[in-house]
Amino acid sequence: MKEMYPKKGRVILHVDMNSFYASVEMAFDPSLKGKPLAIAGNPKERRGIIVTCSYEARKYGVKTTMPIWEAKKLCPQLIVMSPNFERYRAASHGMFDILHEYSELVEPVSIDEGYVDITDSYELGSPLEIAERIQKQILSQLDLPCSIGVAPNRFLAKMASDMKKPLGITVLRKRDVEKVLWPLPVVEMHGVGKKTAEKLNTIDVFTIKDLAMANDIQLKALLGINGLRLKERANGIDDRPIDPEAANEFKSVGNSTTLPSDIANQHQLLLVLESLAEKVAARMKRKKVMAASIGITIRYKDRKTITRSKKLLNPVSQKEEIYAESKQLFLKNWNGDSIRLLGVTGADLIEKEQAVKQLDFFSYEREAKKEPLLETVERLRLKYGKGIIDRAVEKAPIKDSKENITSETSFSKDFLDFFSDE
DNA sequence: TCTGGGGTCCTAGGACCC
DNA sequence: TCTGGGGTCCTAGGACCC
Repeated sequence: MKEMYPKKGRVILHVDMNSFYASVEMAFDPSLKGKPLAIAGNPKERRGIIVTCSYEARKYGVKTTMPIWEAKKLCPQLIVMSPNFERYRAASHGMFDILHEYSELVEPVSIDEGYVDITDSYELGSPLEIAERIQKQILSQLDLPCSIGVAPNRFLAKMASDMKKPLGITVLRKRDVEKVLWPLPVVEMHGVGKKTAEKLNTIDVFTIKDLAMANDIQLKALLGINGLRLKERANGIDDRPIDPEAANEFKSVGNSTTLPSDIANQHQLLLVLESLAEKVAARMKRKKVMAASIGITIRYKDRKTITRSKKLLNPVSQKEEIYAESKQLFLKNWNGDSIRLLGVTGADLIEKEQAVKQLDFFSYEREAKKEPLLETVERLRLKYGKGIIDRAVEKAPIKDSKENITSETSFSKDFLDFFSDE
């Protein structure tokens, strides 16, 4: 349902974890603290890039998306690790758990950031006090730093959380917009990237103030409906509600991979496609959805990228079906050139409506390993980190001591989902 | 020795229908 | 006797974000 009236007098927080993957690794292994650390996709293979890096690494000029070899050149002592997504998902869950203690209206945006509507949480303190408590709690319980923006809407909260890092809290009221936001280059705005900024420059819009005062007709001609929306934001206006359901309604599941070298051999390419289809099928299965359309991505060695997709008569979920559709699309559209990247995506997802019995996380883990309960707890602590598992144990229906955990002990579906992907 | 992998939303053109 | 106008669905690509 669309909001019929703009909400008034809201208080929105945007919580943004600081260099999240690197911080999680440091919380997990404190000997990494204070060192230049980078998390990179396939650090062993060529073409690996920096996904996140610690503030110590940033001092040397190391940045996100930089190729590893370049980062090493800037900072030879850089520690490069591969990502541990399970660990990050567990930490992320711990973080959102804490946010839920302050309001039911929590909307995750990604693994490391989310919005909280604390309009009705006034009995917990002033907005600034709540932000401070959240930041302290995330730091003390999870050993993770975050920055928080406090504002009357999403856009301003997002812009605010970006202003002080790490461990910052920034209040951005509507009356601050002229002084704080307007002088910034328009490309600094959330939602305005390089291309849009270049387009805006052609109509003499260079700062956020220029955008706020730009001509509606010109904006609409240049950027369509999005131009008018951006202008509203530049004026500090944003009525989008915080929607706790938004994150559950994912719309596609895809896997892609950059090949170790550019390949033009059909047999090899089909093997890659098959393994991608298998991964997509596995993830769809865990998320209990079927796909009513299948798409592929081909990136050639000159980086030219095409996508091809097809709507199906019947939704699919088996890896054989997904592979068969992908293969058809591939053979029909591949021009024979060397390929750098292949991807398979399932979209138009449909819920598989079998009410699946809620798995008990611990007994599931125990069954897999056939071990005594306390060993399971110890093992999970090592795997995910002590803080995360102890929080989970604390939240279990049977409380007080870990001796009381039984095979009946269960956790929320969300919690399980975080651990069950991949 | 160059640029990963996971997504979302929007637009534009063609097919098709009334 | 020469071509209206509105609407939806599908596909491909672009822009953006983390």
